[in-house]
Amino acid sequence: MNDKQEIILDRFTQLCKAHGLKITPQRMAVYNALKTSKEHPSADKIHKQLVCDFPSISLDTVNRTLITFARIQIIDVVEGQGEPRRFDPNREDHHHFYCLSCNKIIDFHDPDLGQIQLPKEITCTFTITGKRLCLTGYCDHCSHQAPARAADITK
Amino acid sequence: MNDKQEIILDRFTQLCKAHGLKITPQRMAVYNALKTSKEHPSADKIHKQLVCDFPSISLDTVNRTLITFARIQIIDVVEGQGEPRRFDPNREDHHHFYCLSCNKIIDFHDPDLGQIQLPKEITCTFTITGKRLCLTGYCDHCSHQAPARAADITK
DNA sequence: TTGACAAATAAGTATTAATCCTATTTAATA
DNA sequence: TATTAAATAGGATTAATACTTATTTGTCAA
Repeated sequence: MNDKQEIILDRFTQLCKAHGLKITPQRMAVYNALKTSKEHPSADKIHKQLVCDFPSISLDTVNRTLITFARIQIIDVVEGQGEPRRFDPNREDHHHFYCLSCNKIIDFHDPDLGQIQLPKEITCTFTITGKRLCLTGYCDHCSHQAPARAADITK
Repeated sequence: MNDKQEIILDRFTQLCKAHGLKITPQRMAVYNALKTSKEHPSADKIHKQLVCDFPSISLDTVNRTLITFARIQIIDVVEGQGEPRRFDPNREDHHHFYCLSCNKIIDFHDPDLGQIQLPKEITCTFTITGKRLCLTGYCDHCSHQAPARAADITK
């Protein structure tokens, strides 16, 4: 384990204690798997990945754990289009591009977008906890394959 | 039926023909139910609503029809957090606020947000078909009820 | 107007995601 | 090391979505 990972796990331990959560091997494994992921995996995907090293871990535990992590706000749930729920390890301010063909989600950053002023009738009426620009379309790979095809949301 | 509805249905007919879709009573009913909805209903909700006047209509047909409409881009699928897929009758440029407690989705408009400049590395690489600001938080009603509670994504 | 044909539907079935239930195990604390 | 509440595994359940097939129905051309 390198220094960076150690710091991440230290922080994880702190956060769990702060929220009265026990540090279990399952939770460590789920947290580590998501945090080192470069994607936006579903509970099932994380489970499939973990089962090799941790044969007894159940899907329910993985799913429950991810939801718990989202509740204490150390990870996020990704906005989707009705497909299985997916999770985001990255809690920094960022935005999402969704490929409607291959379902990939690509993060992007933009300093200008952080400065967006919201309408007063929104900020005064509601409590805002998250703000994200969501783009849909076709990634470079898929727009070459099917330039004129409309979104097939079932794929 | 008033003039406005007639115009809407005329346009619906045109769009179906343009995409080689047959005009069926079921499609008319689904389209009308969604377009007159002030919410962002799921397939199940639309089906429950229609079944009173149209007892034989099946949930599968409602769901399939809504997905077809989204494919030809006369309605939209709403970005959600892993709950059942929901649909949006409103294809005008607008943005969404999600209440994490009561699950309500509230539309809002903002002329400034339409002017958002996207980073070049995004617009050059991908084909963008949709752009939306997604806010999460607690609506006026729910933030009064539970001001300090973190998101419970299972509710 | 009618007949032919492709498309759409209903209803039942299958699949998948998500959650619940309960006996057992385990981390935390004294 | 013993106690206790929390967490887990694994099976069962529920709910959403998609598939399959026989039947019905719009559409279009004759």
